[in-house]
Amino acid sequence: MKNRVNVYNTLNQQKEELVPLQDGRISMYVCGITAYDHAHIGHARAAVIFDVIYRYLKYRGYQVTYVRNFTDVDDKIIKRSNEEGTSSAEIAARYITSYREDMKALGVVPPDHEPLATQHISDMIDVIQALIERGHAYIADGDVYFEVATFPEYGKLSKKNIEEQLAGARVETDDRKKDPRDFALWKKAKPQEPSWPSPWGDGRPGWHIECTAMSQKYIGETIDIHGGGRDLIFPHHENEIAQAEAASGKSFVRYWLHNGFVNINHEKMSKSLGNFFTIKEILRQYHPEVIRLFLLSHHYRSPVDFSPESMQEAEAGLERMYTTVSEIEKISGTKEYPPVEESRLDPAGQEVYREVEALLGKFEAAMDEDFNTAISIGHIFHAVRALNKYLPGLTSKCSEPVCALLAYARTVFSRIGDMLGILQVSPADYLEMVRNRRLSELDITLEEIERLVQERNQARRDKDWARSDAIRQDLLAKGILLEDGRGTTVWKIK
RNA sequence: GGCGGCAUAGCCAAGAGGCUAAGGCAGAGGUCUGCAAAACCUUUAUUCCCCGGUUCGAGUCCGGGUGCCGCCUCCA
Repeated sequence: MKNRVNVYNTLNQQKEELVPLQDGRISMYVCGITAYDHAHIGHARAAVIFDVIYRYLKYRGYQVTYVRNFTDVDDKIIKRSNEEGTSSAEIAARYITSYREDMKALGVVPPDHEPLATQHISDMIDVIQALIERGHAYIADGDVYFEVATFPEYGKLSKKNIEEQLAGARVETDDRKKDPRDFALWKKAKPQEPSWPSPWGDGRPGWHIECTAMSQKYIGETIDIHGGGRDLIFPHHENEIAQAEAASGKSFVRYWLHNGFVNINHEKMSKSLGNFFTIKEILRQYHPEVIRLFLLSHHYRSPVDFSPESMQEAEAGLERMYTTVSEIEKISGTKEYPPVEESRLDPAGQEVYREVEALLGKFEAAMDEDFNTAISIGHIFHAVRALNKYLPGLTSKCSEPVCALLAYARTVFSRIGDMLGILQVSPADYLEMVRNRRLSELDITLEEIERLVQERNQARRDKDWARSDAIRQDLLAKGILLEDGRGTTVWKIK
């Protein structure tokens, strides 16, 4: 294999070489959603980031097993089901469906396994049983708690010492717990709540145990990559480590990866602040690839600010890429060509060839450094510029070596696009889609535009510049921008 | 209060000891154009929040300060 892949590991707070447990195979477990409401742009960020990591690792030749769970039993789901007078299973099913719709729309490829907590109750019971047997958990009136004091390494991920752990848990009132830090593995059934039989009586699992049980089932006792949002570091992932390592006696996760938040005005999105955007809302306004490009234009660990301005920036960037690919296709079509023969190209062509040839390597180098998609996108723009410089000098029908070069450029763009999940549709379709969407917001029809453009072209042939400019002004006032070029006039929505 | 993170051009954003500090948007000048637009070319941070220190050499490491954010309760 080529260069090594380095990842930032939250556990050691530094970048490390990614060395999987088994050569050539990587296991990934990413915490999914709690299905009690529609997913928001923050969920989209986590999904898209790990989607790209998944795609990239596969591209690098690893055999990847990717698991992303659904939490379908939980306080919030129960609360919602009681409010609506329906079952928590129905609430969960509804929002799992919603999430899957969103993921499909965003082009997030399905993980290899998407387990549901409620379908793994017996696996969780087994883990809890093992923890009790090993003296790491205790039963208290139908509840089962993990005894944090029996796991001295508790706090190693979130870097909390024992005083802080206690300070944080201070608000805890209910106490069948031996120690305020102890957390529930199993919760005794209450009326109006879903429950399952267990050796300790009817009840339901605590939140953290599902990831431990399901990751063990689908991956094994040690996972290579465990991911999720920063907010899961404590307590969720800290507790997962405690449960899993106490139960198995083995190291649970080799590399912990955590993505940053999506902010609104530099503040974390939250329902209480009302600064909350669902994926569905945003999809009504922007093409899914615009959302992906926006998210991937920032390093995954940094916070990103969601704003109309930054979305428009992403939209402009994507359009720039598609426009270039479109121009390439106008000249070379979409056929395959034999490999580029550099010696048959003129110096300008050779320069473009070297640029395109370097692109994939630079892309990989960026991705190898903790999946730096932001820098990889910078490299794409670099190549776009090289192509934009080269293309206008070509005639509309390319010679064979030039066609081969353009086809090669298409291949490289599409390969990179496949990893980032952008440039997945034909450029003509994309540009038309954008145009139609914007057109529907304007007070003018396609026919009207075409008619005025024809009329103006006649005026231009007659050198009636006054008339020509008047029509252009007129259309501009209605939001239509005309561009004369290549013997034809094209129009765009401003 | 404790812990963690961030601070780079008008804006967004890479950069984890050493070639001229990526890239995008916006701005300025130019090429092209009947004039425009688009595209392209040139240009826009002698300097990376401030003060010290380590080093032959520091946005990059260390100490202190300032500001912003997050976690400590459910959270991607």
